[in-house]
Amino acid sequence: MTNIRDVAKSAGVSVTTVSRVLNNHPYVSEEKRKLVLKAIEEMKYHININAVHLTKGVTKLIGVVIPFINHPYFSSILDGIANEARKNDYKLILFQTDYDLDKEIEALEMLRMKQIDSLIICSRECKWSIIEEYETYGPIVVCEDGENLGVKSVYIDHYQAFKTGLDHLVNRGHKRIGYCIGRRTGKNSEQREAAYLDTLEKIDEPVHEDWIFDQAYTIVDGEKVVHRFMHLVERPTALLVTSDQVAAGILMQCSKEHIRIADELSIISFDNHPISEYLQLTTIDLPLEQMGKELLGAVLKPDPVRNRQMPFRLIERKSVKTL
Amino acid sequence: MTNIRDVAKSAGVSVTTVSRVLNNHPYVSEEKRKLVLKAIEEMKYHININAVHLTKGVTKLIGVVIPFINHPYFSSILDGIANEARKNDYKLILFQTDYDLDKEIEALEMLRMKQIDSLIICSRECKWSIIEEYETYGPIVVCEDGENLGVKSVYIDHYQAFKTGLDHLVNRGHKRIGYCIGRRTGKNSEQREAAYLDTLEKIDEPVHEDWIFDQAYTIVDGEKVVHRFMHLVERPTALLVTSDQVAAGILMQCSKEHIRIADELSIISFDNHPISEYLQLTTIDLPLEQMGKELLGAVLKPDPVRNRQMPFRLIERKSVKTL
DNA sequence: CTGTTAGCGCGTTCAT
DNA sequence: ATGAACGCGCTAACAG
Repeated sequence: MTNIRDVAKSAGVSVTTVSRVLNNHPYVSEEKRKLVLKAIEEMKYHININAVHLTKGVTKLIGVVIPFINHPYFSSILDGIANEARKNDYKLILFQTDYDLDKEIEALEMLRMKQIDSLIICSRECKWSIIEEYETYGPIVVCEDGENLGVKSVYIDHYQAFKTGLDHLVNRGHKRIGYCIGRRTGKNSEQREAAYLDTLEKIDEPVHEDWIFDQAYTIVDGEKVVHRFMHLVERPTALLVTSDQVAAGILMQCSKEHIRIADELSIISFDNHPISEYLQLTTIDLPLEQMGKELLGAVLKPDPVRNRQMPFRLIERKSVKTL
Repeated sequence: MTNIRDVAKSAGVSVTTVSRVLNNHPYVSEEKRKLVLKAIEEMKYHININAVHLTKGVTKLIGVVIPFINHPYFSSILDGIANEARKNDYKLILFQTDYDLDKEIEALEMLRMKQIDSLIICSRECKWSIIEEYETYGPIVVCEDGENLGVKSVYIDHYQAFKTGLDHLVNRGHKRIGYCIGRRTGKNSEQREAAYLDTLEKIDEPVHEDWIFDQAYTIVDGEKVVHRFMHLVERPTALLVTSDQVAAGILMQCSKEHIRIADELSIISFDNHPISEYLQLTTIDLPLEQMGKELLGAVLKPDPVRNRQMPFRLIERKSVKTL
């Protein structure tokens, strides 16, 4: 493999000069620059970026910890991150965790070993204290309320977002409300459950454990939800659904089962992806791509703002009936 | 930053010995090993992986060139790649191209600069000759028929897959057949178009340019397809749809417009994702995850097989009517 | 403007 | 079983 020294020799200059033209430094005479360029061309020289990484202690690589990539919620965030990364000339290295703690630690370790300059954690499994510890090795930003701990965060207040949906339903006269969610565990899920329980308490309604439908990730999962819904002795009049996709599945299955959306079952979904407009779903818009963009921004800039909350807003369409 | 030399000093051994325990080499006395481990612990030493990369000339990183990540076709492949990568202790670095040639070249350059050990190209834009040229820098495998050129490939024969769908339709008495596709350009699309044209010619049917619906990527795009379909003076009796998602969208919109699937419009989709079973779509199963797995395998093993074709199969369900 | 030289942190002969 | 010394390819003082 031909290296910078070979080029220098062949061009009759020093390695420094070669390095300078390689990095577009000033203070190189046009004459020598041409000489070097010619040598590079002739010898088919190409820089070894690992040596650069070692020398500079930086890789221009950012790690992204993400549970899945084939879920619209996360792939939207990832899209936002990826686009912004490209703009800033960073590349992404993926740590798909399936919510596995070990995979997350692995990513943290890569930060420590300087394979990546910084780390974006889209879904946290490990303790805050662990993250704080690793922060000495490079910037870390978590997509979850940092709660004014040391860790930087860019996040959506899922408690308030959920509450907004709940309140909308309550204001429309609904009292019998259930919800669909991916998993019951994890910070975001807990926040949503808290909002749910708080609201029920406020309107003095009992909790129906069987009105909480979990394992709802995809459009196909909507089918199961509707099946379970139909077998209920007591049915809710409204459902909060944490993804437009699942809501779409519910709509489709309801149509098959002749359950009239809004009339018999009101739906508020989340994300405001194109499909929700198509289906005229009342939904809560979550600025996912934007959040991805800001996650990357946060990891890059030595911004003093540690906890950045993203806005959300309810978009009224036609899936909620006023009782 | 504490390095291997510091540890060696502190443990009272040579750097070589430290390196040995780091890499689990034999020929280190248990006594010294303990000493080293203790020093590592105390000094909070951690290896700098970039130095390892430089020395070894290898990074355990594989690049993946992919146009989008939020499209089921590609995210399925990516999933397959990612799972297999994890098993083999490789990490992935993503090059999302949006079909942009420059981004693809960028990935190729990373191979040349040894930032990645090998490269998987899920969708090729650049010339075969360019890829062959870069192959000197590391293994490359393309997810497209390599046509016995120098480049390794793992792919689906989209001509035959499309033909299989077409023949099924023809055998069921259909003659007026159209199709939906993401884009008209690109190798895969050209193959499908060729299969389409060949079939029409065989059954002596004219080509209706307006029976070819492009820009169909997502479930929402199904709406536009149906709109265009409805405004047709002459309508096809069947549609081949290159993704289950788009087919799902078509089904939904047809339901709204009271167009009866199968009876008025037969559909064959591709991929066999869960939604196709849910909707009872006749579809052509494409082993996407498996292909991802084999793409990674191909890039790792010095396998002599250069062109590996993946199988596919038609799954009959209820979206095709026999005329 | 240009070159010399000392690292960056680690792996690896090759003696011992 | 162990260590000295060199090399990986490049950058960045520093000197000129």
